[in-house]
Parts: sequence; C-alpha cells; structure tokens
Amino acid sequence: MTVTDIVDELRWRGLIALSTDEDALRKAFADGPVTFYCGFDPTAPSLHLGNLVQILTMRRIQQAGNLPLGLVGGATGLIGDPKPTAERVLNDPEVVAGWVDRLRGQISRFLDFEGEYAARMVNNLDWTSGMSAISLLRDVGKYFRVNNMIAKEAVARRLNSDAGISYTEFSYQILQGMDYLELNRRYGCTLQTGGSDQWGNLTAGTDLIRKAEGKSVHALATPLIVKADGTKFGKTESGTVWLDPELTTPYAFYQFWLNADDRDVSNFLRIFSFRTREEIEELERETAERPAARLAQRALAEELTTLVHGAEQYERAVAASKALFGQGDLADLEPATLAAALAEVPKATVAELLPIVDLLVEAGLAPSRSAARRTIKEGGAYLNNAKVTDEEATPADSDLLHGRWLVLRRGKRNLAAVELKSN
RNA sequence: GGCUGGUUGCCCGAGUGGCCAAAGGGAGCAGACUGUAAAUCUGUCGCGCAAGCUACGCAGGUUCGAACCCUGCACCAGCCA
Repeated sequence: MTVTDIVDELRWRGLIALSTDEDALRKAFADGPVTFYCGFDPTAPSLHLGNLVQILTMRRIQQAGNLPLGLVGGATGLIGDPKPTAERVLNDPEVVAGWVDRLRGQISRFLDFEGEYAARMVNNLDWTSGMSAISLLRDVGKYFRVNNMIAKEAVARRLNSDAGISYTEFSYQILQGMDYLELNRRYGCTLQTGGSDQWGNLTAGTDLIRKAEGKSVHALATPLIVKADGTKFGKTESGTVWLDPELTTPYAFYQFWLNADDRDVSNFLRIFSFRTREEIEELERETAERPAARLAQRALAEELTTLVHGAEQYERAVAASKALFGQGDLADLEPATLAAALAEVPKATVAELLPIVDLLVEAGLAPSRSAARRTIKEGGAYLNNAKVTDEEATPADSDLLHGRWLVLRRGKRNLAAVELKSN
C-alpha cells in the first residue's frame, strides 16, 4: 500500500462517514507521515467490537505510514460523554484508573510500537489533572461559544429531552477539544479519528486549534455500523461482545463472526479485514454464488479471532466448534479434545445426576424448570446430540462421556456442559 | 408550590368489579425448511409435575369477589405560579 491511497482505501471500505476537508487531508497524507490520534474512554473494564472499528482504522492508517497516538481517557472517563438518552452515572476514580490500565493494554496490541512509525500511548489525565478551574475558564473557555456548544447534536438532543444535561457532561466537548490541542502542541498531531457519533467532539478540537493556534487540522469519522436485521452491531443474545477473553471467550468471539448474516458479511469484511481489496472482492463473489459454504464468514472469523486472541485460541475455537457441532458421536472424541471443547461453553457442575429439566436450568440453557419442560416438549432439547423426548428423563451413568461429562444443547446452537463431580 | 393526566407482563399497548395469568403487536424461545445465515410458516412465551402460588407503581381499605372502586404515598408527563 502506498502512502497516498489511504483515503481511497478507507473510502472503499466504507470507513469514512464524515470528514473535514478531504482534499486537504489527502494532501497531508501525501506530504509525509501524519501524526493522528483516536481516544477511548474507560467506561467499562474492556473495549468491545464497536471500539474495534476505531482501533483497526488506526492500525490501517499506521500501516499506511503514519504515526498513531492511542489516547485513553483517564480524564474524560471521569466526566462522561453525553449519551443521547440519559445522564451517565459517575464512576469512582479508582475504578476508572483500573480500566485505563486495561484499555491501554488492549489498544496496544493492535498498534506497532517499533520502527519508523512507532505508536505512542497517552492519557488525557496527564494534562488535565493539574489544571486549575481558573485556567480552564480563562485559557480554554474563552475559545468556546456556548451557542456552538448547545448546537452540537449530542447536547441539543439532551437539552430537548426530559433528561436534560448536567454542566458536567455539557463540558465534555471542552475536554476532548483540549486533548486535540494538547496533542497538536506536544506531538504535532493533525488528525483525529473517531465514530460518527463523536463528530461534535472531533470538531470541537479542530475549532479550538484553529482559534488557539491558527492552524487547520483534520478530523475523520467512521460510520455507525448497521446490520441488515436492524439490531445493534456487536451484541449477541448474551450481550456485548468484548475484546477481553475473560468477558467474551475466544470461542464466543469466533462464533459471533461465523454466525454473521449473509447480508452483512461483505460490509464486515471491508470494515474489519486486512485482506486486500482483490481478496475481499473474491470472497464477496464466492459468497454470492455459494452462500451455504459461508466462506466469507469463516474467513472473517479466522482473521479476527487470530488478530484479537491469537492463533492458538483460534485453533481451539475451531476445534471446539467442530467437536460440538460435528455429526460424529461425542463419545468417540478424545477426552482431551472433549474437555477443551467443553471449556469454551457455559458449564455447570453437579454432585449427582439430576433430571434433564434441572440440568437445563443449572447449565443456564433455560431460565426456569417450566421453560425447560417446554423446550423438551417442543423437541428442542438435546443430550449428547440426541433429542430428549421424555420430560421426566434423568441421564444415566451410561450417558456420561468419559465418566463425567454431559453435553446439553437447546435449539441448534446453544450448548452447555455439565460436569459430574462426585466426592 | 398548585392543577390535570398517567404508572399493566422484556417493550408497546387493550382492559374500568367476577368470563383476567390479563386482548393485540413487537422482541425472545422452539420446530419445520436450511447453511451454526436470512426469509417464511407453525407452536410457545409468570412460577409450579400438579393442586395451586405470585403478579397489573407502593401501602392500606371497601366487597362474597379488585388490574378495575376508595384513601394515602412514590414516581413520570403536561399546564399554571
């Protein structure tokens, strides 16, 4: 990839929803390495798939020969970016500090800290914690016009809502604007990227730099990812897909991509994959011809699971998926293979063999015993891949795989393991 | 602070004394069809094997009987100050 085509590349991938002067940005890229930044606020112990779009966009821009600054919002995380619907609950400073450390580690994995275009991690608490209220109001506040501030969509929506907005959250754009100014002064940063919902905050920074420094800098916003079925991207039935393997297992992460809707998979490839345009177009063509083969889903699942969790975890996820969804008899699996596969799915430990109804509840596959019975009645419950027909059934010792495991399934793809622990 | 209207199951929403575990829609779940996809169709959708229990903002009351009537409280919205 040459230095000059990164804007075209991002466009083709559908990663540019909004930008400041695009021609000027092209020229900046052409003229040499651009120092750019993208910020992540610590609002949870881990980043999620939505954040991954931003991280990977940074990675692309770095690979095109530019210098990334990964910003973790140690300060902005204490204030809270205004959500459209309601005021945020403030988190304790110690909690936020802990999350800052975790996010820094997560982001770092996707950037290159060596060589000519080495990345750097920064924390906006570094330049705000020592700042006085007077300095904030005199040195920075003078550059912000309230008329403009209340016109920003995030603020305007809240002003027009019953929830209203606190002065705390109203001030958020000032802090984010200051970040850009500070990074411009310290490192010559001239581009900020972010999600399109951040557009107001991105322009707060470009406006501030224009006024304070007399310089024109750039901002680039990626679009909100929309799925064909209208549901929010990055969520499954069990909730948000996190990048932290403790919060979302690599197996679940792999399954998320494997289960992508045919209609979405092309967009996902463009947004998330680092394959070349030719490779992606080939995959799109093959998927259109033979959707049943799900080549694109497999390719996506492989690439992203490997990128986020490593090759070893990817292999495990594949092996587990094959074992659990395979046609073969589960009893034929090697104990090690079975144990590894079952480690990827929810597990319940029991001291004795309970009726299937209870096991379904214990394993989290049914919310209540009534629901579990219903599932059996409907023919949706499986024990070791065999349909359960008797509501009152209790597994026998002979059903135990390798003397201690049972594999329960509800519907086509909800699996759980039950381990018998006899004392 | 005052007045008015409202608060029903995951969400929306009907229900104004027994026929209400509560219409209808959406979401969810399962089945059929498939490809661990989508669409479609079918079933299901408080807890309980059942008897029954718990539920219509909260607490009391009236009544043989209350989601429905009365009282108080809380919260939400609109209008007025």
